[in-house]
Amino acid sequence: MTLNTGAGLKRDRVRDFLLDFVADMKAGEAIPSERDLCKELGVSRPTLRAAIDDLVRSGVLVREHGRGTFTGPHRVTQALAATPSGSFYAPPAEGHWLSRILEFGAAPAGPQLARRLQLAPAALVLRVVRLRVVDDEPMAIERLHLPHVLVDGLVPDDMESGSFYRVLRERFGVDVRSAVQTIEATVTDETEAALLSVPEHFPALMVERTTRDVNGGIVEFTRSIYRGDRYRVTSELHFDAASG
Amino acid sequence: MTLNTGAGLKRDRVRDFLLDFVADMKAGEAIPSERDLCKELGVSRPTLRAAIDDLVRSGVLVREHGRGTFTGPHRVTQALAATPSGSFYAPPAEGHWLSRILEFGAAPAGPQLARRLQLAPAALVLRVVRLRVVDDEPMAIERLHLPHVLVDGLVPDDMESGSFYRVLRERFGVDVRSAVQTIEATVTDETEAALLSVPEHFPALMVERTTRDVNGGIVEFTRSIYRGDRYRVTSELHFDAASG
DNA sequence: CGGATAGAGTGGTCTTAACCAGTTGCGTCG
DNA sequence: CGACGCAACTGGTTAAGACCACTCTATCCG
Repeated sequence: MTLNTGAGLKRDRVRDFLLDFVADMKAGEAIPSERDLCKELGVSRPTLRAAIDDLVRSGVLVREHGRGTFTGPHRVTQALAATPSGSFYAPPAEGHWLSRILEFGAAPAGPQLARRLQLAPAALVLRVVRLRVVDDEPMAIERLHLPHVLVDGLVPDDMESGSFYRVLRERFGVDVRSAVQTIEATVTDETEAALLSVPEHFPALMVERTTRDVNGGIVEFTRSIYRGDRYRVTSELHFDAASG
Repeated sequence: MTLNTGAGLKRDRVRDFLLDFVADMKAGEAIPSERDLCKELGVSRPTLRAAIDDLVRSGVLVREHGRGTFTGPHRVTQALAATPSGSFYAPPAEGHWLSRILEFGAAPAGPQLARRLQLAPAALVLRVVRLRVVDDEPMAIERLHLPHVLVDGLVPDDMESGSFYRVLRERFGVDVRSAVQTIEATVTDETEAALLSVPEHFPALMVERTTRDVNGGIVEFTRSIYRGDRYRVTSELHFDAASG
């Protein structure tokens, strides 16, 4: 029971180890105490705690003062706050994420998409449908639409791994700045259910996101379906003194 | 230039100090180096960094490795639709809102609620269940739980109209500051369906919210069910230049 | 037998002290 | 005069340990 000796931050290696460790545990089960884990893994407690902090923030683990640390309900949590590092698609709950590209191609926008992207209806739009998979389990279907002029030369490989936003910035000079996102409840239709390996009419979240670059131009319009049993959105609200 | 000697976690006092310090700075201005601030404030660097971490997470500060730490680009980092006027339940559509109180009474917290509210299990908790109605159409079921000591004297009328948060502030001196909210997809159960006038297994959003006052004390834990066809959550995300 | 209590174990916070890794600017050498 | 490179910053990571606060349990006393 030791850490991979691979590269990367020790704290990340600890976190990955814990993810593996937790993978085949039931929800709500206790993990070893922090002090035990330190000895076992040969790391200091601050390092271990930093790793656990990540997993608590992402909902994988739940701490209870004086009792122990437990596996969370089996859910992936997406923080709405823009993460300082990594793309904000990237759910903080780690595990091995990848994308299966189901569709990739350009076509005229048509009336609805044209309005969403603020383009002419005849303008070309790149449409990408991808299945997001964690540890071989389908989690979400994303349907992305981008003005084709912005991303001429983009290939499916660019979306398979890594941060799509970084590709946008480094290869296409598109600097994503802000997004407006709406979330609503829905249930899966037949094709969605099949792709996500759940029954039809299964609870799901539909997330629509419109993303803008630094100049306020629309970069993408995305409509996604997330499995309701595996996904959860967390946000932190702050009120100023005057708010009711 | 010292910390308030008040109670509370040192890291929180440092964070509050920094908030004051940053308040009248221009965007993008540098704050003193971490080591200088440690000396100045008489705290260790991990503690200082923990405080800065909070402010970076909320967008107030931006770190740049090797250069320094700077005030964030956008002064207001409103996480989610916490509307400037009115409570952040903020009805999506206009119309005439009111609440039908279904349940109103105090009882011991019990183990789960005690943990959520950080109370003793025997402590009294005010439980309020209300149906939110717009134009005679049921929209949501809210189940609120508040520490009874905070709101002794609250009557159902207080929750029928107007902003509950204003009542809390003006009548009970409870100053709501922040909330953490999670949203997930679900479907209505039998009783929920009946109350909301929708079929059973109808798409719905379950929203759990933990609200804290200015001192970090927990004010309420609320679990609500929103009709999926009538409700939608909108949030606005902002990215700094370095985000992937 | 029941309740109070002490102890052991848990996570929570904070300190001191290194060293690593980028960035910048100034001094020196070509 | 210009370019290189070192030194002195900056933040980033990790360590080891102390002490606090909370929870649970087992023991002791009424």
